[in-house]
Amino acid sequence: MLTAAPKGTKDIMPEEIHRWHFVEGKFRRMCENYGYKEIRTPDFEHTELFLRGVGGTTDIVQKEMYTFDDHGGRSITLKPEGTSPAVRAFTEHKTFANVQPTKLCYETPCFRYEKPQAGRLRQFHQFGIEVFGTPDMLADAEVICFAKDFLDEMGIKNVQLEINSVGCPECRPKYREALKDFLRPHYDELSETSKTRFETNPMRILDTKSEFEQELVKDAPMMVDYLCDDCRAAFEDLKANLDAMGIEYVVNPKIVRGLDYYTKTAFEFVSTGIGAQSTVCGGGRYDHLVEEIGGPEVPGVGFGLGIERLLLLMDENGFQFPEPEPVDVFIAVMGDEAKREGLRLMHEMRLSGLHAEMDILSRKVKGQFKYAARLNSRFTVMIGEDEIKGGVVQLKDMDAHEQHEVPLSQLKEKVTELLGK
RNA sequence: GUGGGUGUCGUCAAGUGGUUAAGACACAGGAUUGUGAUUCCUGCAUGCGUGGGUUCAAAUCCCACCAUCCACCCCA
Repeated sequence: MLTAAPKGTKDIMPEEIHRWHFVEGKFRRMCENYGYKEIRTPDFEHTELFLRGVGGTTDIVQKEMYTFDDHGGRSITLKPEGTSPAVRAFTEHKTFANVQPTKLCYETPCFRYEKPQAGRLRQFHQFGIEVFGTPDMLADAEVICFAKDFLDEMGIKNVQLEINSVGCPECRPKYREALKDFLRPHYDELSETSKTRFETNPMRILDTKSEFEQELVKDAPMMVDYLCDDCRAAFEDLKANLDAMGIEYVVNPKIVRGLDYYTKTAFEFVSTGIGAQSTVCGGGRYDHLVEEIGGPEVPGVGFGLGIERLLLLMDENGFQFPEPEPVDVFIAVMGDEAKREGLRLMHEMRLSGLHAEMDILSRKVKGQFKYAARLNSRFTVMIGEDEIKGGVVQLKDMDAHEQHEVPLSQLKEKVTELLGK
């Protein structure tokens, strides 16, 4: 137990960290190009934020949050998602008073108490972006476009963009009633969870996995048919924007999203390649979330993208990550005097920007060369009594298997030159 | 929360109640005190997820727990 990370958590070990650095670097660069500024919010918030933001009827709030009282008696929750904290910070710092829109991006851990399986962890990580301050579907299109470009850039082929409109406080209640009217005659045939949802959140019944209910729901009224004029126009607008950018999508009227704050636009990038956890990126518009948590009327739209699922998909697509940087020069030593000379040299070379290594396990010469090869070192230099006396060393090119004779005093310069640094 | 699979060295893996738990890879050392391969030799689990139990005898059977994987649910 002491030697196992908690259930549903993972160490990211040195062997795989370059994969993370790679996607993080790409994401950051893309944020710069698209004008998104990074925001870092705490990893925990007042529980109330998520109750209000995510919504009290959602699974996330009802059974998945890591919630505890701190020593000051405050109810604290480890963030289960990235949008609510971003909205809180946006409001707290009165960012709405600045020139709009406000375009934010972040990378954050998220915590949800769930049973782990493929592509699902208790601590996982998300990239996210948010655009505040405009109701225009241009923003929605930009956000979706960002996600698509990023997934493209990561070499992911087998994903599909699905979009829907979930309406607004104007039209959604009417639709809910229509849906309940439709379901009511079949109420007794519904599963237990669906019965509960009938009252709390009937739209969630639409994405049921039960075959019987799927069949039943086939003829149910769809939100898209009940949209108010404003929402309908917005949805058409969005589709026109996506068409104009040549972004392919399918309208999936059953996308509901498990977070209550969404209005109008809802979208997901789904994949067939990573088991049952098929959504790699999900997002949408939230026109009343800022108000909901006590800010002014400011609309927003954004997405969250699961980094672990992204990595899974990249593997699935055979993505070739760039190799980690090799060691520039390895210093093999023999004898106590040479050891110290090696130590001094290694330090000097490191200070001038080279990646230098030496053996610190007292290996024999053969072992040192083997280790140098293992480290993928470009060059290896051998230093013993003779070299120190003569002031000349053999610098071995490990790939070409050739040796260069170099004055010891010129070693750093010679290595730098040969590496073209 | 529900259901199913799996748990033997760092990794892969044999073993299905009976002497000191195969083998491979990896790792370390050596084969005339200075160079990455190959070859050869040597070393490397008093212990088989943990704890109980059955038995003369258990990695092998039973029970519980834990971990892990997969699916449901839900989502990233």
